[in-house]
Amino acid sequence: MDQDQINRFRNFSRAVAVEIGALEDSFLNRGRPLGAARVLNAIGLGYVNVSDLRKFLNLDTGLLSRLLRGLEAEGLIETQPNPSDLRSRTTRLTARGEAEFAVYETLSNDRAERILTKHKDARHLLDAMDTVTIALSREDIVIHEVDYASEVARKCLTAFAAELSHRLNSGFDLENSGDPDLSQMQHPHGTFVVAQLGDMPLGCVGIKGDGAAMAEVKRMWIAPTARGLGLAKRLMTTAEDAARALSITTLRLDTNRMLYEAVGLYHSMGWTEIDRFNDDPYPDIFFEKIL
Amino acid sequence: MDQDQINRFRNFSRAVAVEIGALEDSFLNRGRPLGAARVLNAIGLGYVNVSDLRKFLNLDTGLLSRLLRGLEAEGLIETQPNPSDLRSRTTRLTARGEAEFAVYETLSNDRAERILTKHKDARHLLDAMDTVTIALSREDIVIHEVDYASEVARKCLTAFAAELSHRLNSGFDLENSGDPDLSQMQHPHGTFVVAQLGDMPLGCVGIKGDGAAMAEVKRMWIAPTARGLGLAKRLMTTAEDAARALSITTLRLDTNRMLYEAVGLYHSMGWTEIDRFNDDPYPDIFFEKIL
DNA sequence: GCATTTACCTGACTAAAGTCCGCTAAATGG
DNA sequence: CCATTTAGCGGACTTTAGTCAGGTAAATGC
Repeated sequence: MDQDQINRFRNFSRAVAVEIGALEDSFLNRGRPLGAARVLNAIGLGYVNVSDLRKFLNLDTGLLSRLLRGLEAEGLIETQPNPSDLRSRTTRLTARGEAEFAVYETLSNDRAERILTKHKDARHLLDAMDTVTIALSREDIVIHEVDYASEVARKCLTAFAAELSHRLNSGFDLENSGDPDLSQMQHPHGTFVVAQLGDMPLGCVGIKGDGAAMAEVKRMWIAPTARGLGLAKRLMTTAEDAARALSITTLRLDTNRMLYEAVGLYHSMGWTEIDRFNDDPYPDIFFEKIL
Repeated sequence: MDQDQINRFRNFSRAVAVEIGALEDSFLNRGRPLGAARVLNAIGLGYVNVSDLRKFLNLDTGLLSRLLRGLEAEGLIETQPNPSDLRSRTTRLTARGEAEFAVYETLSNDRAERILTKHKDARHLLDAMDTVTIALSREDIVIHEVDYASEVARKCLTAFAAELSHRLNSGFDLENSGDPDLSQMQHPHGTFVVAQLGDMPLGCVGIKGDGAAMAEVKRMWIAPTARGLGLAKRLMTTAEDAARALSITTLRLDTNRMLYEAVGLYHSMGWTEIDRFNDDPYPDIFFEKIL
């Protein structure tokens, strides 16, 4: 592989390591060792069970136990047995603990803000950060069927509409584009599949059916920050599998040649180009696939 | 500031911290504590003076001294007094040290490659990484006059030509666009200013003069990964100052409306739009500024 | 119902990292 | 030329992080 590319990666790592080191130094200025600060922050972030903390922070039982005792002695946390399993314990921040956690949060937030506000337009930088985050966390990406009306589905659809509008140089409006009846993208007639990393929406695709053997693929979208990872293929595969499970035997879809990545994908996944089958204004190319 | 943006930044930091932690674990598998490994790597990277090492690694004199003795005992480095100042010392990797350094390099490179090769097209990811690197290292960006024929100048001009070609949807060719005589972009008649981070070219601008009071601004360019940082303004200011020092009293330039960021900048920096003053095919808007 | 597992704690220990102080020898600056 | 500064070394020390073994009490599984 190109050494120049590797060097760019490593310069990146170095720059971020410096930034992370600076944040940790600011944490140390609170007078508490990093280990204890990390535990406090993890509790503040919602890892309240001792076992969750251990897993999240990757700590030895003995070490974590001692760190917890230390935070207790400082009056920052309280622990109590878990009522549903008296062997395990849960932790809770005290008022003082909340306050101290808030200080660490402020340090982290200020650090982030310091960088972001130096940019005239932080969106470009944040997109770059998302791209990196997604690439480094690709193993944590989940692809699954969700309700069409769920929070993550709505986020996907909003982002999809915004991008179409931009790419097609027109005020594209999802609502005007034969917006499918919600019930047709839900079991038992259809489905809606999303890819997400945590609560970040990375992509989606819907299958719109009416009980017939033929159904339609709608709302295929991949976040620009998540491209190149093969997510579109995984989404489509999941959607096709779901369609088979719903006794659908033929899928078809319409799209626009401007979305050239999508067009390429359909060709590579065994779809065949067919004649126009609707009179929507936006699509200009049509595909079909026998499952 | 928008908490959602800050969260994106912090998710990014977390993802990278995990990756850095994994790399450090792989370093530890070499059986040497991280402190010693870091010193060895710093020496391999070219920090040969003990004082440079101390500054780069931010270490106490005693601690560094002991780490150096440890590496010496392992036969990985040799140290000798600096001939020009016998108080200070320089280090050198032995053959064994070079070999061990190479192993760490391989670990780092493999780690980078593992991520990059998972991308169908790593360029998008690398651009994102560059964007982040530049944003985090903005204080290290230097803006200065260089020789038009220098390595960094050539890199800038190549990137500039590639981008123009892409933005103007045409096979733009620098050589065909009234390429200025090199001597006219050098002292005493003109100059060439670049912005760079290490050896990464971030932007450039040239002043092309012939000894007259009027000179021309050419080759204004900012790397897409370096936008939003106000570099264009700093470049132009540096170039204008240099022009004044060369007894130039009027600057003019041509550009293309497609390069809307540049057009906006000229308007904001006191340039006034003037009539076409040449018949080059690419420019379609012309400016002038009295210094 | 009793052996086994699980969750957590405690104490003893080690290794790594970092701090502080005093020292030497060379360079520097009136 | 002599007091002062600078660069680095080494010893004594503390803190932090991490490991390991043994123990207790609750839950689990046949």
